[in-house]
Amino acid sequence: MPILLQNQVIGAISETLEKVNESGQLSIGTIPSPMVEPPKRPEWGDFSCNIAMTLASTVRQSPLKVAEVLATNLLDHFPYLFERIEVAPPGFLNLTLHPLRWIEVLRMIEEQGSSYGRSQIGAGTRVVLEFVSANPTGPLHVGHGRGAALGQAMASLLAASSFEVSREFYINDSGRQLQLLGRSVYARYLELLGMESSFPEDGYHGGYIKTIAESIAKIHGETLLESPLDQAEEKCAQEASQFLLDRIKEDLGIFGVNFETWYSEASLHSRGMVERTLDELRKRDLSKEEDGALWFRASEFGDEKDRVLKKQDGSYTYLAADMAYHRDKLARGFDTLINIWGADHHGYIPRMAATVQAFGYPKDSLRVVLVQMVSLLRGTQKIEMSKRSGEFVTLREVVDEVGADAAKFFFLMRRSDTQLDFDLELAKQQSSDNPVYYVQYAHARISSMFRVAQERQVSLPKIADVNPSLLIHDEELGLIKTLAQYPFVLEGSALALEPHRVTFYLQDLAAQLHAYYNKHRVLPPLDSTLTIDDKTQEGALETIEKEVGSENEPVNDILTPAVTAARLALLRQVQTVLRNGLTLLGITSPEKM
RNA sequence: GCGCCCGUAGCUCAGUUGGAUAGAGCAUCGGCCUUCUAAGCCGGUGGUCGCAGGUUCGAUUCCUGCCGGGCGCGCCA
Repeated sequence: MPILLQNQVIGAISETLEKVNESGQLSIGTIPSPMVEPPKRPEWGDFSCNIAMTLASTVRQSPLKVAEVLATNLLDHFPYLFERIEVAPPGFLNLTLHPLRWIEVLRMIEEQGSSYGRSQIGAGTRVVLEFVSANPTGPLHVGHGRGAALGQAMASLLAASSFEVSREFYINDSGRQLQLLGRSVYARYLELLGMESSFPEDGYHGGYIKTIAESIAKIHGETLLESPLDQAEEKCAQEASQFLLDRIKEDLGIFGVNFETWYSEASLHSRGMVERTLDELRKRDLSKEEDGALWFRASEFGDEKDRVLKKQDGSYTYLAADMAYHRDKLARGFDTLINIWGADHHGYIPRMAATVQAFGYPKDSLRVVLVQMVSLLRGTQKIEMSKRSGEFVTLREVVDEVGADAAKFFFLMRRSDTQLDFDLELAKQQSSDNPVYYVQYAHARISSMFRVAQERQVSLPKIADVNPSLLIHDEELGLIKTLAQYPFVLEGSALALEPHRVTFYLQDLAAQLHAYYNKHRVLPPLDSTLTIDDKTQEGALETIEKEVGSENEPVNDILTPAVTAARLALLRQVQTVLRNGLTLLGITSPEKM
């Protein structure tokens, strides 16, 4: 099992700490685990480490002195790893690897392919990820789309980090909203039959209600009129919500978002789980009767007040069902519950945090990710949406217009807790202004080069057949270092539940690829008398190192077949990482654009 | 009033959980296609990281208080 270069460096530092501790050069006591990161500036080396500064006070020596000791020991013990180590004030350790070591990164990517970037950090932790959970009272709108894209990406991210993830959609198929849906549909149904009807004040006004009423009229004719009002409305509610749920599933399917479990709120009631939940609370003395209602003592777990579970009229609150639902998630053996919610639900978090604690689980077994609103723009023109009037842009419409790839990328471009401006025109645009095309183009561009290579009978080499000393340009080492960071980006992204980091990473990698493409040729030009040179590799190297040429012109590299081979091999790994990242986000990697 | 989130270039936003001289994209100005996809590249302009304290070797990052913006504070879901 190969070890990531960065972890080799950390290992080397750890070992060195132990050695200098044993030898008495520094009396450290318990050895801390060092951190290493790629520094901002290239002159600070490949990795920088701040361990000397954090250690300074415990070993009672100046940070610079500590750094010096570590630097000399590291160089002594790991000469094959480090080319040089510099100590920079106030105590940074700036480590530079032997340039030839970087080929290991490429070898690892080639070996691991689509699993490059996976980590064990989740250690099999069982996670249930609940997202979208839209009421089946209308079609999905763009806001749901953001939640859907986010949840799907997060699920992939967690799965790639060895979490055991189950995606779940909670269906609010009982209660007042559903009743309202039934009444709205029934009212439209009556209208269709030319009868007097009173449309509910706060009912659903969207045009889809009429469509549903029409299909109900088609199936049932006038038979609903024979039933009592509440039964007829109930019937409408059932059929409408089933229809809408099917539509939601269809929309999500088209968008490439899937769930292991569709969890019905109504089933909680029918299975008596709400009642059992209240029993348990009673047993734990976490509920109370007051003012003719039953309350959950949420304030005992940090919520600002107690919450009603069962109303005066004997019906359950939404919270009661939700507590039963979360209790069931825990009972099913999940270690961590992750909920993706609209930001307007943030006031609900303390209640749910209290819930998991009430059932004896640690507070942090619940993690809530809040998603802020999406504003749709057409250029600079904002598209007004109003749920009240039923005029909102559906996810389906957006996907139809800009495509699933662009929609997902845009949804994942920002941190979820900041408001998102989604410009439909930009998402459709085929230029470098449009980040999704920019990244996909990098992938397609590499494919294109491979196609040309094949046409010219240039074969794609294995990393093992590549001379690492031919990949020594800044752009090449820069690309490799960026590739080396990918596993750490995934890891951080998974732990923080922030898929947008992957989006930014991909844009960065694509930018480096495009720059490299413009600066360095990979395949020899067709007119091969111009620059192909049959010098030895050493000779070629010297020429490359002395390269001249203005910044914006391609450098006249000496393109020996070996150089072409090395570059093709590098590009192959760049393409793998681009594809891995895009796949993780649920976005396709086109071979041709 | 209380609680949560946010405040970084003209605009939209990153900033690797406390690191060194704070970065992208857009916009704007100027360059680069007879050779691997110009859906691309190179360069210029642009900053009191909302303000004031505190914590320490070190703060855009953590703490406190203000200022400004968004949202939430139902026996609604």
